[in-house]
Amino acid sequence: MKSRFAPSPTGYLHIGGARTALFAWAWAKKQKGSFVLRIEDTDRERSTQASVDAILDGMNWLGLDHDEGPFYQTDRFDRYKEIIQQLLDEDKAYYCECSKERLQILRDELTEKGEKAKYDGCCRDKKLNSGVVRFKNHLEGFVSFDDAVKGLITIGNKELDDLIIARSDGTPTYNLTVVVDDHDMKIDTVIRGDDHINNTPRQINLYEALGWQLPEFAHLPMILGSDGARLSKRHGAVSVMAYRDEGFLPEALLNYLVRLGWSHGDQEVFSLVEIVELFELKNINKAPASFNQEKLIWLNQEYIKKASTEYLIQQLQWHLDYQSVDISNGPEFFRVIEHLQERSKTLVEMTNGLKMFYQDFSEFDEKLAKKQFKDSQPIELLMNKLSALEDWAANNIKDQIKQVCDELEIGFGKIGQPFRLALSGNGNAGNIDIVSELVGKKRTLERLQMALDYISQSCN
RNA sequence: GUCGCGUUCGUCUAGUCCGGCCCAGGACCCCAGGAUUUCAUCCUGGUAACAAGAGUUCAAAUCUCUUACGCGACGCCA
Repeated sequence: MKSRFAPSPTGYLHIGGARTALFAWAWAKKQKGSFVLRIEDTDRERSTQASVDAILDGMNWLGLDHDEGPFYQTDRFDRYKEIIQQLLDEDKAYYCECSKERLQILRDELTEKGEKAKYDGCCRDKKLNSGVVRFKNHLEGFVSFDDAVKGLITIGNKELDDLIIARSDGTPTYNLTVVVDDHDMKIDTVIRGDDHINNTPRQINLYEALGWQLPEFAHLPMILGSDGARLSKRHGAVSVMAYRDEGFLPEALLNYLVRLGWSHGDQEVFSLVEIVELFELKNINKAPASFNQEKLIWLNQEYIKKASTEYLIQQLQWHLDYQSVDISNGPEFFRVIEHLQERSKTLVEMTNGLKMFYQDFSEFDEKLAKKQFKDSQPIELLMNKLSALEDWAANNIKDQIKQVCDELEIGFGKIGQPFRLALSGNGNAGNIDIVSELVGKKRTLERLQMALDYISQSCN
């Protein structure tokens, strides 16, 4: 068994493409088959090396490894030429010299008449020998195929026209190259977006004209944006790598994507191993699905909570580099990660949360500071006690805070909140005693002093 | 416009093949309580859907038909 992912390199790997790749990958892995990566770059105008690299990067980040390829269609032009010539020789294709202008006028006329815009077969029997090459489609009859997700689909040949299989410069077009490649590469399961359903009957006719055996088709419904329109840039990030940048774990994205259009009962969380084990084409939904970032965030958080600190540290590296955070001057990194793990939805959030342990800051959040930094007495007392503390450990720090509460007869909030703000600068911190321990004695005292300075300044 | 595909809570979905166990279950979000040293986490509870109509049947989310709406395709793009 063999499946493939065949993107055209005209941009980055987007969410929809990634899901198609994931499904094709999962199905191949489940069958212990082979997963082929093929770059469909026959459009020389729009294909770029940068896009090829971006797609490879995306696949790599997601961990969707291919067993064969990547193959490039531009490397196979001789083979396509051979097939085109064969079709020409067998009178199954013909040259057409109709100008683009004539074609456009034809389309406009037909559309105006309320008919389907299709080529009228003008050059069909002219026996020309230059121009584009068109495939001779059947004029009558129907094409039927049993789609693995959509079921039986039937389209009349009357709806199809004589499609162009070679441009006037001799280069082959999509419908020809997919058929030749899928056949030559022995792809037996074609998994792709359902925007290709309309192409399928044409391709089937091509398969038959060449006397080749048909693969099984599985057409995946589209992914829509929150407004029900096809997912596009205006819905926010659509590039897979943008999700890495925003702090998502690849397995969380994969898990989210696999549940978009596929399900296994009520199960929501799937490890990669489970995806491969449980995946079934027949459980794919026929209806399109809307992308919902909230649920992705939830899943991401679940994965962060369950991840090992080693893994998080590894995944965090990119974000540390990106934000130029130096973790050499501060507490042991894994302890900070453990502390942040329970309270971070994304790696970006985590990166922001860990800065307070390694970087000094010069200003407090203004709103919070106004609210929390009013009374200097508790802070001064705490500072005195803490500076005398020799064993800088969370438990001991906690005791000192308690003593401050007892001595001044105040509640925990009166000192806890200002302390939290002093330590973090923005109020975002977990258990105050642990945070303080991790921040370290020197920095803790410096920050408390900063808080006192703030109070004395705002009093004047 | 023509053809194709689709339609269960706001969103992702279970159930649809083989009609009764579904006055429709789970998850995200949201809301209300509880626990907690902010946040986060955790626990308990709640709101909320079978697109509409007709038919078949003792019985329909499930079968049939019609309508509506949405999406896709209609390139010398893939």
